[in-house]
Amino acid sequence: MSEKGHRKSADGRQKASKKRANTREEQKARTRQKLLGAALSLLETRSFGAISLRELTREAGVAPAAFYRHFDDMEELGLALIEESFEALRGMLKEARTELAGFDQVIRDSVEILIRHIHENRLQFQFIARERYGGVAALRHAIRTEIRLFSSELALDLSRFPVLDKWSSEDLGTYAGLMVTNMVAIVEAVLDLPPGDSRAEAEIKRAAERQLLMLVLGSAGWRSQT
Amino acid sequence: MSEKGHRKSADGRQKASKKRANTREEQKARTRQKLLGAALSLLETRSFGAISLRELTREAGVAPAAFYRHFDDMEELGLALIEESFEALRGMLKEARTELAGFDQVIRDSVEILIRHIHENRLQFQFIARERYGGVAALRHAIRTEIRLFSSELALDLSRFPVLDKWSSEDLGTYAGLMVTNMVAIVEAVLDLPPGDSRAEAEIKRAAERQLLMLVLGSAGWRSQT
DNA sequence: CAAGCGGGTAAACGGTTGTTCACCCAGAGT
DNA sequence: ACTCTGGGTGAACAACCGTTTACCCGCTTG
Repeated sequence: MSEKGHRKSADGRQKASKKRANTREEQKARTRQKLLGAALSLLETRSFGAISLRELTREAGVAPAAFYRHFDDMEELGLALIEESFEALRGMLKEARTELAGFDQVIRDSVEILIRHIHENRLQFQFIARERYGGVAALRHAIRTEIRLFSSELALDLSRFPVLDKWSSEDLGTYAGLMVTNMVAIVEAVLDLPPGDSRAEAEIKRAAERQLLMLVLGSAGWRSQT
Repeated sequence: MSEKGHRKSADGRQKASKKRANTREEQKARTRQKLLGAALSLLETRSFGAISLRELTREAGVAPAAFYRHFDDMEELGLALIEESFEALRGMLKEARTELAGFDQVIRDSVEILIRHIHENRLQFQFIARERYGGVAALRHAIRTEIRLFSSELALDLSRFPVLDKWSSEDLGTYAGLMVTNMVAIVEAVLDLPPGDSRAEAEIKRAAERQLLMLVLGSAGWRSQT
């Protein structure tokens, strides 16, 4: 309907009924996204290894055979999902990169940002948490290397703080590992909550801040005692 | 085991071919254990939600229908497995309950004991780690409450240490939570290793000791600043 | 404007799944 | 010695699985 073809004059946008912009690759990208989205929403209740291909395509509203136009394999889709999810996570790290304020302010802000991002990307976080030690080996490994990357980025950030800037890089790595471990634990605690319960969430937030503060205070007492 | 009932003459043991002691309930317990064992070994590669009942009975060497003589449901078997696994874990906590030595000695011993127990009960630990945030809700919840229990037991133990004995119980709880979180992280790191790699394991051990030490030093700087 | 390529479909395949059924037979109870 | 009981079996069920096939049709390209 409406215009189409090679126009020359201004514009050219033809936003038909529901699915606009029917160039070939756009259409393909759209159903690919439908598949990934369907996977994410199924992962809310099952783990990845327990999802069947047919169930997935049913949820996505496509024929089972269509799947093979996009992925060879469920595993391949899983890897794509990991990539996509960590993309969102990187956005968070960028925002959290902070100017050097006081310790407790930094902690408060970090926890705030973390929790907000969890809510905005709940399904992705849940997927990663669930598959981190889940049954599909390839996904486990992919996630592990992503987290390692994350951790070393954090170590770099930490090195700009006073006190910490004099630590050995091994100590910094150990410390960053601690922080990440406990951040992950916070994520998991938030995900466990029924999504509406802001009462319990405030409690987790408080506990998280206290825990991170304990960690920071620990750093003050640490003098590289090899 | 061995003797039973009101004996009269010496002995009476008839240990036929492979499966001895054929009282009714012993036999039942034995195949029940076969089912649980089969589940554990399948869980090495899949997550619980991805295991099929038939696959399980095949592994156990029983007919599919036999399953229903023991459990209504796969979920029920999963819960039994959790109970059994945490039983083993409690044994560890008992052993780890320590006399008050120096901090670093306590840490070294604890890590030692933890790692040994992981090796002795690898499958159980793996199962719990995998299902802690896995897809089956009932198992997740059961594991969570067990870990909470574990954590509060630890808090009680901690309260006997100097310095810590003056902390508020909330602070102790927070601290115990930290310890448990990081212990769990250690478990997961060890489980990730290829089982033979003692080189990498020593490294993890070292990192674990350093991390726990950081935590302890943090406690020194903590003065309940509500 | 014709040709054709590619993302989509429905149908069919053999294999596996969970669950039920009638049946068997060794240990328990009298 | 008798029957009863209950853990175990194999066969059968419909439902679902992953994958392949032949086909359709609209965007893309010449």
